Amino acid sequence: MTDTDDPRLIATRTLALDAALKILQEQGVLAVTHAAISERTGISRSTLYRHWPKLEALRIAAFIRAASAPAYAPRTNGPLRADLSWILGNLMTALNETPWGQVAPQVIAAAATDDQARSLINNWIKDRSADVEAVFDAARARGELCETASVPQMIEMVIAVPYFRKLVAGMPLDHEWLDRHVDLICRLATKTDHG
Amino acid sequence: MTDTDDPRLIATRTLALDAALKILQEQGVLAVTHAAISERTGISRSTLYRHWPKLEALRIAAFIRAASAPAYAPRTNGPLRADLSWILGNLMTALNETPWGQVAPQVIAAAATDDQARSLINNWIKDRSADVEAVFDAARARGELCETASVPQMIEMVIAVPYFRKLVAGMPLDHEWLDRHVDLICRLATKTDHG
DNA sequence: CTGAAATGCAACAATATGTACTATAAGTCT
DNA sequence: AGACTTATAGTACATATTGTTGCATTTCAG
Repeated sequence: MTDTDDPRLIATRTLALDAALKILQEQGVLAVTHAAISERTGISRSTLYRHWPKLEALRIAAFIRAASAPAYAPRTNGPLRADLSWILGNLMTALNETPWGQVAPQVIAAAATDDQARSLINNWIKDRSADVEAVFDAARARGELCETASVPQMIEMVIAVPYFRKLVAGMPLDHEWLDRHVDLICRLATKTDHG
Repeated sequence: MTDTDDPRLIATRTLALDAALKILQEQGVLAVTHAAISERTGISRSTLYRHWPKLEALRIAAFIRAASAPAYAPRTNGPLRADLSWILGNLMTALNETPWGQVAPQVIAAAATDDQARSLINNWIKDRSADVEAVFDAARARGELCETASVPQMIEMVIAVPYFRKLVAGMPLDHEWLDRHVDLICRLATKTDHG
């Protein structure tokens, strides 16, 4: 039920969205236009309009392209500290070094008025949350978790803090920060530790 | 050194920015234009251009208008739990019920390419952080804080979680959430509590 | 090889953004 | 109150952005 797989279509869309992604990172969403992509790629403006008849559609396509990060499997072998370090390291890398780190704030802003943008964000959060939940579930199964710890609350904290620090406050996410954050979560979640 | 205080200037600017703020909340930053405000207020387009010669300037002015929240003094009489409830209640109200809650994501997105937007965000964070810091400092002076607790880390957590929950995830900030969040922070920060 | 489909190009239309000029209304100052 | 100054409304105009259309050319699939 997919459309044709004419190589011309594929080539055009790939080239165009690659360029759109670069523009998105370098100059922001407002700079993503048919004309700008045409100039950068050599694809004619009318062809781009045939693929994405409206500017909104083009920008959403660029957002989707930016959101397609490589999936990584969470490790859950334990102990909790190691699993958390691994998953937070991946999150850190995603925010620091993939297009999503630059683009997410723009998608979030767009989400206020655009359903597709909203669902991109929701999916991103759902995926990250599921990974972190797997880590905590495994820790609970191993008996590492203290009973009073609320897993949804932990998940929120694991994800919200790096997000805020990097994308809102514009502060660095480095290994020193990561270690401190993992320490904090472990202190909250495990039974053995209490300073 | 202020310009004139001609009541016409004041009236125009007030009317225009009030309208801009409403448009910003209802339709997003892209809908904030001289034409839209003119239509809504009856102020002529040329007058609006005299006040804000560029579209960017108009939108930043709308952002600033949205960011001007009433200041509230943090209470620091203790105990920590009560002070945190108070300050987080205020933050919750700000995010739930003032324009800033709708507008902040757009300012954050704009901050990537606009210095004035960036500094609005930085000031917002600085002000909130200072309030929360005052609370923790007072708690430490009263001897309520455990020694291992890092105040900057606490501050980050106090602010980042509600921000993320409301503005990114689009989930509600209610009293039930507030109580759980305050519990968590207290568990981390104080010496007496451990499961 | 041939028909179907995608592309490139150019012209055009509509809207958004910004400027210039003039007449009128409203404020200020004595 | 009267004279001077300043802000506003209205119009026309200039330019860039956004989107459409028709046609010749190129590329693909059978």
